[in-house]
Amino acid sequence: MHIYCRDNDLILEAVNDFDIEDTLECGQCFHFTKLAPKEYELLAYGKYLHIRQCGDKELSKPGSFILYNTSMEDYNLVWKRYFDMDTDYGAIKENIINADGRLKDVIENHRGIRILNQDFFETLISFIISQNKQIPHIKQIVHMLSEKYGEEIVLGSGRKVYTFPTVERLYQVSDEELRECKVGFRAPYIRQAVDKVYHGEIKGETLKVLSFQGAKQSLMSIKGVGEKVANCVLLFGLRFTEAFPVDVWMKRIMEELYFHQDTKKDAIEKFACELYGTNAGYAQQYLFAYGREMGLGK
DNA sequence: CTCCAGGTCGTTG
DNA sequence: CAACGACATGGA
Repeated sequence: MHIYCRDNDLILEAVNDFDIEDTLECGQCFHFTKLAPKEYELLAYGKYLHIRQCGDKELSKPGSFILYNTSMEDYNLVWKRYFDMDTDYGAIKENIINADGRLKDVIENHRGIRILNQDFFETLISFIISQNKQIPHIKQIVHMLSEKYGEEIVLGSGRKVYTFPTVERLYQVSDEELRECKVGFRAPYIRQAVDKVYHGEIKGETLKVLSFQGAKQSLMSIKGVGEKVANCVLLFGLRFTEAFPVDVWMKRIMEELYFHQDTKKDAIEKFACELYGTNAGYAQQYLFAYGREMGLGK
């Protein structure tokens, strides 16, 4: 990979295994907007980023990217880790294909998927919201919460964007106010999660050094956090790559690919964890892309 | 108008 | 412990 500044922008060239669209649109994060094909704006860790992927239509070629108005410092401080630039996806893919050769084509077609390193608190709240909602709705609610309770960032154009609220700010927000953001019956769930994080009963740094099961158990002590949401937070917010969240999509996909009959979610999760091991989370992302490609959305 | 969405909870067999 | 309806909200 090659990296340099041009005017106020940062240029990344010859980046392997990274496609901004595949990565953002695979359901792991919600605080972004598509501006054009392969061009997005997103907010994370209190920062705004406008990123465009250039040229290289051929998926087999490494991509190049413009990070508009971004300093090398911000890249090293935030985006490098956010986009998981230090992980060798080649080795992971090889390992998954070894577990099941049928995934080779899917992985080839979506070789640009990466698992982001997202903020723990934002991930927790976002996936509590996600239950029984469609992705566009989830995004809408995350944006609404940010506009109301996040930090304002004024862009060069004068337009204002908003970061995801801090736990300190959300702690001040009432049940009623949350419902104004259309979270519905999830309001008390969110409030309990905020409460536990605010008081230090649940802490990302602490969960990260626990065992997978220990961290999951801790997360599931929050009312409104079940098996699936916990797995999403473990995978996307705490980087337990052995987590394999099973939702309605994954259920359909795994039944189609492996079971050929109605199968319980926990049986699917167990099967996937045994098959893919510590790369189960990565496999889940490729499988999700596969499901979308196959139109398995019922 | 009905049905269902990246689920989870509380209540019944 | 497996099954089932409720839960807010909005779009198909």
